[in-house]
Amino acid sequence: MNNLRDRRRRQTARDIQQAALRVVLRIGYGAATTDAIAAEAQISPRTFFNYYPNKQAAILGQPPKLDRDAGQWFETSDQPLVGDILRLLAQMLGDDPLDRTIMSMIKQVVDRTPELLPLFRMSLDEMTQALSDLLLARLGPDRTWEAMLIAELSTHALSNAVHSWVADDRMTVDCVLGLVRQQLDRIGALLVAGVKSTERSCG
Amino acid sequence: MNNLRDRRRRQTARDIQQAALRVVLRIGYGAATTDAIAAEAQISPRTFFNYYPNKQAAILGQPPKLDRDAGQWFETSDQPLVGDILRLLAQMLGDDPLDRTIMSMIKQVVDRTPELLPLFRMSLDEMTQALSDLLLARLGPDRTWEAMLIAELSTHALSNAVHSWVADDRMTVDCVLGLVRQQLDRIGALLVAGVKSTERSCG
DNA sequence: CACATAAATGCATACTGTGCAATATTTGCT
DNA sequence: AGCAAATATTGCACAGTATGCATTTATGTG
Repeated sequence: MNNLRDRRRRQTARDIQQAALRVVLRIGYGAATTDAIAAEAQISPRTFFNYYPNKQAAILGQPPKLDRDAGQWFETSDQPLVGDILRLLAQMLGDDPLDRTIMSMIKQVVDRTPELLPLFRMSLDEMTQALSDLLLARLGPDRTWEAMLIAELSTHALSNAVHSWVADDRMTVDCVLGLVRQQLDRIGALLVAGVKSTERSCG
Repeated sequence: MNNLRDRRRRQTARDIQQAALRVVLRIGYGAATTDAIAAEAQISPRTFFNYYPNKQAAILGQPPKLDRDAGQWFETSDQPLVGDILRLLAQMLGDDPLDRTIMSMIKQVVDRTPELLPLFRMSLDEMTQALSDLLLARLGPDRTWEAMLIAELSTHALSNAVHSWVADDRMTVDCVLGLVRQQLDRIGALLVAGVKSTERSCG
């Protein structure tokens, strides 16, 4: 079976990530060389690059993945959109629960090293893309931009909510999703305030 | 006056950017070394890094800047939010008009090199941050997340609209803003569809 | 013109990331 | 257990990225 090897591989990936986080928190991102991280993880410098393409990837590890196939129901649902998005996110977080310790360390690193913030944002991109694809299938091809924007919005709202979750031990996953809903609802309210209708002039 | 020197400096920065875009479009992003770009721009390899901190920055040049000070009116306006955001963006595009040729080349590069797409996204971040600050001042400190999300949404919608503008010579800046409004309005409509009210459970 | 300032350059150097080949380890199978 | 195939780890060489520092060159000012 591949299973055993795969488990070891994932464990090593996690080990390297934690080593990277430890070293970076100890001496700072700039000073943390890949060699130092490899030493901390007790692997050869070369092996480091067998697991992660670069230092940043090692810090982030692999972000949770939204399974496109497991979201077939989403495309044809006639329930309210926001509720369905929340169900998708719940599904994803259930499949691949976040590790509060790791997330907390990542947050510390990003806080100390603001130039890494965009990187952290980027790590959401795979999820954003998957969600965007599902939304596109649901909304239709003439709503490509809207699908992308709502996907962005949803993943960023999730990111915000996860930030709160990291900072508060008592918070449950349900609360995270509640926060996401709250944000999306408020955004909707802000956007429609005072709007009559959209007239298109060109394009 | 510094003014003359400054103009030369900005011109050199533009020259280097165009050289970078030419080289990258000719031989691809991966194969385009900083040395080759410096040669194309007829400067020494070392000088390249006096102008841009890295290759990516040279390709993007400096993205348009949203002047926080010029947006004081925004914070206290009682007009509809979306309309005010559009006025801000119009102001910004008026101050610092985009170059269609450059944008078109950037688009070609990003199309050929998908791994650069996040980079392009990042280049919007400064604008997003400025807009987010203005929104925060307007919405109040208890709407921090909403301010960030609406800022994201607006700049991404702008990015989408600019994509269309690049592809269509006849499109004017007004049309770009019209597209932004259209997207924001539609997002609002999608988000509020079927929503009764937000009940908060925790946090 | 001569001086002060800023820009451009050359050189040395640390670090990143990749390809390749050699070695070691694990796995499936008998 | 023992063998062969697959997979993982490692060392080495090397191209490229980026920075610091000292030096040279160009430019604007009086």
